[in-house]
Amino acid sequence: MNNKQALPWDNPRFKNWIALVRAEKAVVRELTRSLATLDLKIGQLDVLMNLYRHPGMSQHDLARRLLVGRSNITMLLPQLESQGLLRREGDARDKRVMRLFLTEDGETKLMEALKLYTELIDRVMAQSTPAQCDAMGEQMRRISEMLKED
Amino acid sequence: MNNKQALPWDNPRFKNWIALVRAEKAVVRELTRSLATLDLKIGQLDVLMNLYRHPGMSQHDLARRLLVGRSNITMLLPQLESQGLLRREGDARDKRVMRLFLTEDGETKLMEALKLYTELIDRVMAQSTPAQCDAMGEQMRRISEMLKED
DNA sequence: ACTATCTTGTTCAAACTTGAACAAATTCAA
DNA sequence: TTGAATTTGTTCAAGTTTGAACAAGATAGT
Repeated sequence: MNNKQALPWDNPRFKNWIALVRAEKAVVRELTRSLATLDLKIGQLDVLMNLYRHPGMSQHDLARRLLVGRSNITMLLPQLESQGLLRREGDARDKRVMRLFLTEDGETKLMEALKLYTELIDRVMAQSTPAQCDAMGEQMRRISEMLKED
Repeated sequence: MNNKQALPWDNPRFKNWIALVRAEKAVVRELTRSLATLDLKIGQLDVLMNLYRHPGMSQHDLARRLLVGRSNITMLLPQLESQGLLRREGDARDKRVMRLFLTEDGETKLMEALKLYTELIDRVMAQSTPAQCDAMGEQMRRISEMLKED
């Protein structure tokens, strides 16, 4: 019975990937709850994190990095701007592009959020040895590299 | 300069987790495109997959397994039902619960979708040795176990 | 049996995401 | 320089996701 040839669940690659998806979802859930204490959504945190590392990014570049549409960014920014977490400056050379920067408050909020985030990840990743963790990270970077589109 | 003590990005666990999130997002993106040829969304595929493995599941249990709200399931089912991919039967003992089953068409559609899914995952996981892949899967299962709530 | 408490699924409004269509600015070729 | 093509950000409508409030049904204690 159940004579389907080679069900995907018998495929280790598939099975392991499903495990990854479920774990990621669980962590996102947990993080969402945690960030709620700061009145911050994950999408907003993604923006803050990227602006911290790449000040002056354009909305277009930000959208590409976050793998979301440009309109998503357009809708996301006013929230953060009105909270005083970031500011937008028109580019002098190219009047189409808006350069994005964290404010002091934005940086402060980011640090608070990162504290919660790293606490969660440290807890979650304590389940693996540093070597396993690094190996996993390497696999993930190879995947991203492979699917990169331009 | 940049004298912030211990930025999260210097933390291997954090850095590797971020890599995972980005890779997962990229794969989801790719899968979404792929499934569009079958006129199927990922959320719908999740439902079909779970019903295949657990026929007769209630909506409540399905929601818990998928880590979404019950209302999400309520909104999701009519689409699949009107496409004839699943059927709902009221439970005889408990008139509140609806038991969910795949139809023949639902199973067919599922198999088509799984073919695309496994092709993608095989491609993506070919970047790692079987041992690495298994080790990653084990880490993920430990994480899910750890965050399981009840 | 009777009430209080839980559980299951639905409804509804708010928030979020997406892609197509658009306007303004830039680039490039002739 | 002119005009076509491209790029950037916005707008809008449609589709999704969420949680709170709700109704019907089940459960347990008395």
